Amino acid sequence: MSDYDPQELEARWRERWAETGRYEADPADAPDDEETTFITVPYPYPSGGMHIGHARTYTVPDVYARYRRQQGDNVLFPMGWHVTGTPIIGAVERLKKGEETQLSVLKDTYNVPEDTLEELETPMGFARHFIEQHYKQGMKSLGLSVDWRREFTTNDDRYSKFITWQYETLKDRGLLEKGLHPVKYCTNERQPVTTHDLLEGETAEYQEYTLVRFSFERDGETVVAPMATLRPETVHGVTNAYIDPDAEYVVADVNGESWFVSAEAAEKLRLQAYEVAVHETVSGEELVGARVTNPITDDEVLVLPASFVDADNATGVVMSVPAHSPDDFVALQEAKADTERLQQYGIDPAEVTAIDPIPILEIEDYGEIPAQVAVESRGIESSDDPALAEATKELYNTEFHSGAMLDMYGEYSGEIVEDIRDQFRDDYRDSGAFDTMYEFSEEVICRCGGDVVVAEQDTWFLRYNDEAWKAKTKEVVDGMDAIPENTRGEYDHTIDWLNEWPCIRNYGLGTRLPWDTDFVIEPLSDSTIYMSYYTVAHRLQDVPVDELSREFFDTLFYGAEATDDPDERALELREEWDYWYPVNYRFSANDLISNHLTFYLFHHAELFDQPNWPQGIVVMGMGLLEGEKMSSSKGHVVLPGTAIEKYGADTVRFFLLNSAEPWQDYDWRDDQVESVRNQLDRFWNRAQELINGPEGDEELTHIDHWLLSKLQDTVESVTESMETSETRSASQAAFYGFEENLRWYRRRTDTERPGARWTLRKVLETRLRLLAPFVPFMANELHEQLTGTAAEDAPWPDVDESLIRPDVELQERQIERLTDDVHDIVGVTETDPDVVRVYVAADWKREVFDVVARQRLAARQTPSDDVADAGDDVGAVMGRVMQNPDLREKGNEVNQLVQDLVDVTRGQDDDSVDAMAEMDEYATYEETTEFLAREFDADVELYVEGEDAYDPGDRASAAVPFRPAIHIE
RNA sequence: GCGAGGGUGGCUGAGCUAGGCCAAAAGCGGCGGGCUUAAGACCCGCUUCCGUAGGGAUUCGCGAGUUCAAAUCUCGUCCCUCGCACCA
Repeated sequence: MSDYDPQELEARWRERWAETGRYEADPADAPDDEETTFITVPYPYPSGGMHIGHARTYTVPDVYARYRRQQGDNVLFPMGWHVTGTPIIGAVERLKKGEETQLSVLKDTYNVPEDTLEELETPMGFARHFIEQHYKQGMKSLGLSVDWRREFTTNDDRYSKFITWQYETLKDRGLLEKGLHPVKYCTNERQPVTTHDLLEGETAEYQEYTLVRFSFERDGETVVAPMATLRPETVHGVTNAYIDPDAEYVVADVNGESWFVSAEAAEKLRLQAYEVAVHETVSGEELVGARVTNPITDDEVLVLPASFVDADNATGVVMSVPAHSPDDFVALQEAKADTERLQQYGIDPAEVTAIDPIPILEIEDYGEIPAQVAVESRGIESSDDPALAEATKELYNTEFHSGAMLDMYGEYSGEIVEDIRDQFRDDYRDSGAFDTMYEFSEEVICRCGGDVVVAEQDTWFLRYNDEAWKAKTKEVVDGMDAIPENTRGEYDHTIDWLNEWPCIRNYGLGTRLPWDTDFVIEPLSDSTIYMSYYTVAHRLQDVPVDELSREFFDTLFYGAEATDDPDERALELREEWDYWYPVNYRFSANDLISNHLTFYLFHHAELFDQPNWPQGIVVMGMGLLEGEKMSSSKGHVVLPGTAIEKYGADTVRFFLLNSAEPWQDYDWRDDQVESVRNQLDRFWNRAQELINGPEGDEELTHIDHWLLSKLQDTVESVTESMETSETRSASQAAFYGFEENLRWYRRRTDTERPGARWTLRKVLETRLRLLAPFVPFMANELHEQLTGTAAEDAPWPDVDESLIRPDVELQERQIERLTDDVHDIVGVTETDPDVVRVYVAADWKREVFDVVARQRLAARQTPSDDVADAGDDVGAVMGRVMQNPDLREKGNEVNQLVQDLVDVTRGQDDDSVDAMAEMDEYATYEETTEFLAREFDADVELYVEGEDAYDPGDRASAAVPFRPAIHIE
């Protein structure tokens, strides 16, 4: 008998799998494509090493793959490498610059040897290192059943040909369009930057300001003073405007008109695709005291000086809506009070005093002037009051969700702001009264130290806002399996919400935009249909790159009719594509629903026919390490290699799959992993005993039938869980759940008995097959030792109906109950009994039970809305019982008993009640006395209540059917 | 703000979709006992409170409701986590 040595046995199996190409899947293995399973995971992005958090992402699908194989499917589980975009390039640059944290991540966290660092100084060298030394090695160590012949990187020439085909096709179908799009732009480096390039403001959001085109006369010319606002619908409530008198403004030619904006704003507008030529630089003071005309109402309003206006935000000119903005309300009050300042700017204070707030919408509990109520109810008296910001936030919020527009809004009157804001803005933008400008919600600074602003750049984007495309994608969602089911709504929501998506970048690895090679197709856009590429990747190597034309892929994916002169090789490949597709399940991370996974659905909906649409997606949660987020820069990671060395791959796998369901977050805790290892050790040792011990023979007793019956339960529930990728429930049931049964079994019987031997070996064999997807190394090894074949080559167990024994299970439940009861009594009384007396209920009590059971049966056959209630109807039972004169005599005693028995059967299913009706209690306990005697080291005496039972404790009368009375002394 | 998911006994975490067998699985931790030269290994039992008879009391964020019956259903409320775009 050998000890459990995972390192040795796992190495042996890895070698065997590699040598025999065990997981290389070909159509020839099983020509009927009804029995194929094709599963994918997002290909890893090797911009760093693999840690234990990644390990589960790839192990969950492996478990499913192994399960389907045992179910008889030909299973394809491929792997590739995503290198598109900038992260790898960025990592290489940081390495070349000798950046400290980067060096530490590489050397300390991922153990890159000093003399290897140089190899990492090219992007693909960097990627190659982590692919080979980390991901691939980690995956092989974990025992992932991947078909390695099909791997590729997204920077490969052939892959690029494939992406080229995809984007040319999309362009032809009108789903790719050129246009302007807001991007983050560093004013120092004069180029677009990504979130990773930022020093500050990583969480900044784009805010779309509406510019309300107020205007005034200047030197006989009409000049536009665009007021920036996030609440365009308040335009009827404008009473005045504010400008910073001390800031620098310009008069500029903007798209052929004259505009008055802050100097910063002119630059931003230029970046946002306005034609801007600055004519004149002026002080903000120039506009103070001027009257500007509201383009919607034609009202003229006064421009007041205000130091709170930020010239570096939007246009530097703002409109004032004192009725609905607490800020504006307070500002106006302060302006009115400071007559001296007004006079200094040549403004008649009386004119300002005359300004009254103009209400434009109505909300409950806020009176006529909501801003006034908001300010005064909080006792705010000055613009310095911190409560003002809170008042503003709350009022804006309330107005947005429940503010109803007043009469001056014509067709919009009575409508809620939330419902009409966008429409209102669009209408006036179309009519020329409004313009648009983008601004960040907070300050954004580049790593180079430069200011980052919103720029609009000419770009190509995918038209995810196309209604027909959205509709088709929703059909994909409707037809697929979303696991867990509650994610389905998220896909629909994302489809609704998704807008145009810029799909190119200025630099990075990947595929060039075919018709404009200055640009690269970005990572989320070159990873939408690559699952189809796996089906032919290995065989595509035989076709010269140059010959992978548009027509080639058209033939491959759309058939011989798609082109005039179909390529024979493409037609051959098409057969394999056809064989594997569609993807049965894609396993991915839950935060990818809002982009990658939904893109995946979009592109499949468009490019492939319905039979090739995704069949299912399983979404996964993320991993924590000792309760904290993993972080490679902090070195807070566990590498798979380290963990496998310490515990063995099976332990690592089992922990990852058993600690939480795939879609739940899980926490890698050393003590828990350690404990899993101990459990596997124990399992191994027990198995060894059985394998090396006598085979026994099939002379089965009651308890053997019980265990085999329980085994069928387990097979059924494990299978059910596997079907929906519930790896936790499945492994829990197959492993821990069944251990519970074994514990009881060992207590109940002599396991050296030949029948027990036979039973335990049978149970072991079945469990090894159930566990093979989870702990393939150990399960295969033990199964082979036991039967001569590996578990993965044995079929998945079926439920054997003939072994399901409800009667035996019920009897065993009663025995356990009786044992527990005796234990309870021993515990409470703190006695060590010499004798245990058990009294089975008298026959007449059993008759009453039969009436209860019959009543249940009768109720079941009577269609009724509340079958359960009718079956438990105490009155009906009493009626029947009282028809028996012998029972009627017992009066109250019977009444109480019926109550008790109805309680006993309530909540039991019909089969259980049937089994109870059939059960012979006395006989059951009679066979148990020996066990009880052993269990309590006492004499056990069994009596029937009455019938001259020896009853020194006067307890026999307490007996109830299925609840025998007990006396110990 | 918008969208999604949660709050269960010392911790992790089932159960809650089909209310009753739920004082509430399992693992960890803790306690006691056994095995052993010994052990972080293994085996058995206990681990809300009360109780010298298998029982009772109070629990599943908080408050209210529906019901014979609620961790499970309804409403309200507080709190937490995640995603929100050009970033893989």
